[in-house]
Amino acid sequence: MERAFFNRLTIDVARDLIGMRLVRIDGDRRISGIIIEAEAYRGEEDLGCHAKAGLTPRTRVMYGPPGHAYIYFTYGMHWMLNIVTEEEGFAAAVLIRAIQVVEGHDIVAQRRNHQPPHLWTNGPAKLCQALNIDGSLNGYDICQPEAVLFVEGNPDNRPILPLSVTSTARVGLNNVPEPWRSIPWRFVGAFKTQTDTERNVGT
DNA sequence: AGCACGATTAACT
DNA sequence: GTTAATCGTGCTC
Repeated sequence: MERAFFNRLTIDVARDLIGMRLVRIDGDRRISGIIIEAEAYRGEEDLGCHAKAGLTPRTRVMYGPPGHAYIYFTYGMHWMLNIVTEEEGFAAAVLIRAIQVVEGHDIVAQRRNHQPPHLWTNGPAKLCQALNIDGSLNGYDICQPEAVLFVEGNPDNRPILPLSVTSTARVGLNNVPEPWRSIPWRFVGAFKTQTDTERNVGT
């Protein structure tokens, strides 16, 4: 996706990412998956967003130009992938929470310790482990030519259209005050069965 | 300098 | 349903 796609209202970007493909070039291997869950985090006023602390070393990337990866470390062991949105100077990003793997099943199974496929990438830290994404990619420009991490449309340059996209409160914000705790900025896509999705996506 | 907690996960009972 | 793992970050003293 070009940078203009991310230089829009974060809520719209989060919703529109559902059905698009997240791609990781890991050495000579290509790993990808359809984005099925994402959350919007928007501005210093959003008390669920890290930018509530203002401009710090950690939040610096979120204040930068759209289309870069904001990757942070939490719980002493997990990496999380976000994509920076909106104009430079305004801190906002979309957290990628779940994908459905369509390329690189073998290496994903390996990286996810041979767990069953439905547990491979159904969480923000899980998909980072599956796609070999960590802090070394923080600030990475996912809109650059020859990027090793990027978002693309599917074969007809459109998202795999979800049967529906539902919005709910964001996950894991139990200590965040209202209205931010309940604001419906989490988007989850419902798709056809895995087999149908894979047939539609092609290889 | 010290501390509480986290946009989570996996392994328990 | 409950809890340990494990450490960077931001806040308080």
